[in-house]
Amino acid sequence: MTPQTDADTDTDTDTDTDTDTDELTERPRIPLSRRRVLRAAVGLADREGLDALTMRRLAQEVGVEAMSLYHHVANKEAVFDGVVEVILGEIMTAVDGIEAPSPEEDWQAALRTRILTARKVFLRHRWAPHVLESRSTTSPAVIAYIDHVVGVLRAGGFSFDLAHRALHVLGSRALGFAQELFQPDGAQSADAEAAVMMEQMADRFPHLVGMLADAVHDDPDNTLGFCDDQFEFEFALDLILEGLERRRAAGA
Amino acid sequence: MTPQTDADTDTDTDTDTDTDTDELTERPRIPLSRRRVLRAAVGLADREGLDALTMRRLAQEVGVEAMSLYHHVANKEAVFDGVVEVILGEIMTAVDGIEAPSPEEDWQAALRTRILTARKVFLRHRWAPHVLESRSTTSPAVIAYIDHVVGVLRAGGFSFDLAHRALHVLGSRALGFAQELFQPDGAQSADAEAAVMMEQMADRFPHLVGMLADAVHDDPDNTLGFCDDQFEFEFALDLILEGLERRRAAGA
DNA sequence: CCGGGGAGACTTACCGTGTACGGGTAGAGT
DNA sequence: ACTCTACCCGTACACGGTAAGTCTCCCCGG
Repeated sequence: MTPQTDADTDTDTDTDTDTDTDELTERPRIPLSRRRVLRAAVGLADREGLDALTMRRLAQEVGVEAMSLYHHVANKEAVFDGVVEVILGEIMTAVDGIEAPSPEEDWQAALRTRILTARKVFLRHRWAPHVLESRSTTSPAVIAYIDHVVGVLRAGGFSFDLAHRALHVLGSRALGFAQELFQPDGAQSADAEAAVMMEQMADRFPHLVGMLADAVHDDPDNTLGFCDDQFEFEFALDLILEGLERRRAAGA
Repeated sequence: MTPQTDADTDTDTDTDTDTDTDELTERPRIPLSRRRVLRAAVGLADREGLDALTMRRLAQEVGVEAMSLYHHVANKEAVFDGVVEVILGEIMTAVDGIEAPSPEEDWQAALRTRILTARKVFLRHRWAPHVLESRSTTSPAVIAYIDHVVGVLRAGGFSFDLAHRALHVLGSRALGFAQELFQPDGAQSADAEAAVMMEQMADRFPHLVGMLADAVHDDPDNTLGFCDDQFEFEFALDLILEGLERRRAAGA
């Protein structure tokens, strides 16, 4: 597939520091750059979810017909790729904006801070992890970020080999998110219903029900949405960082 | 709703591979059950990728018109749900089929064996992780498997709280896979090209290029497909298990 | 033995999606 | 002013999921 309709002129050359994208009044002819399209895509996904991100809808968002978008992006895949770029850009600026301990003296704290900062960006764009994982993701933006992480590890005394391994252990957490299996439970909140269901499931899933009951005991409010919150994320992250540090100290 | 064909109990072991390309001869009305549909879906995805799994294509696969499928599955989402069921079923039977150390005496070995067994199933169905993560995934099959894992942890002496936490740390690894960022590189294999590219990227991504060079040094063949192989998976898994054990021993 | 019921398959059709194609239009350069 | 060209629009198509209605057997009660 992919008929590769690459007829579009390559005049774009991204990394343009868009000076001013003013949204003027009904004045005709605002050039509608690639950047504006991608930014609109992010906004649309934020506001109405990833499914709403369709070419026609996106065009309407920037006040244009669908086909006009194709002068700025090759196809929808390219939109997703561009969106990833935008998100990664957000992460990069966020990470640059903080001051963290220098990796040389405390790589764990340095990496931890960076990852948690990146995570904040994803919390603003809940759909982004899905998009990111759907990409083959050898996009330059991702590469750059990963390079950054490897840099921190190296500064902390990691061999290349162990750094590589560390990336795998961190998985998507290296980027600041972890795709959780139970994420979007949401609805279940009626206490009575939950109790009934628990009773029904008790024989089929005894361990889970026990665990759930225990969790409820600790945190009466958050019945099923008790997953993937900040605490869990940090617990996992710390466990991993600690394990890596042990390997590092043992290794070279 | 809930067309549940819970009567699972089907040992897979199909070796079906019926190449029913085009049987024009009149057939004696094979009933076309939901199970047949789902199995065909899995086979189709295995053979031609997840994108090929469309209702019309699937119908053609079982020798039927698209709309006829709707007598056995509610809609396409239900197909995906059912496919997840099938895969999880495969995992369950695979896990039941092995004998592992009892969790009471060595929970790490027990869990490790189970997870690696589950992983083998996913290696047969590369698309399955994507589907699994795309689901809201409160499907009974997944629940049952997770319950199983929690059971192992509990038998190993985990508190409910720590078991819950362990699930988060394991993430999708608990199910036997980890969505890796670089997964489907594939194409890049021309050595010369790779070298050129590395040179180009050397200034932009110094750490990554260094790491890559190091990895190539160790394993001259596998230039970029050096990710997410068995070794990496086990390294990460062991690191996590070790960290969990430490927490457990410290806790209760 | 027959005729009706009904489950399961087929046909048709609708709408929404991504996108190929060709024609229009504004603004700049000569 | 007139072309040139970058940009944009409208139309159209193929393909996706699926709602509704129709057909075709097989089974079963009379």
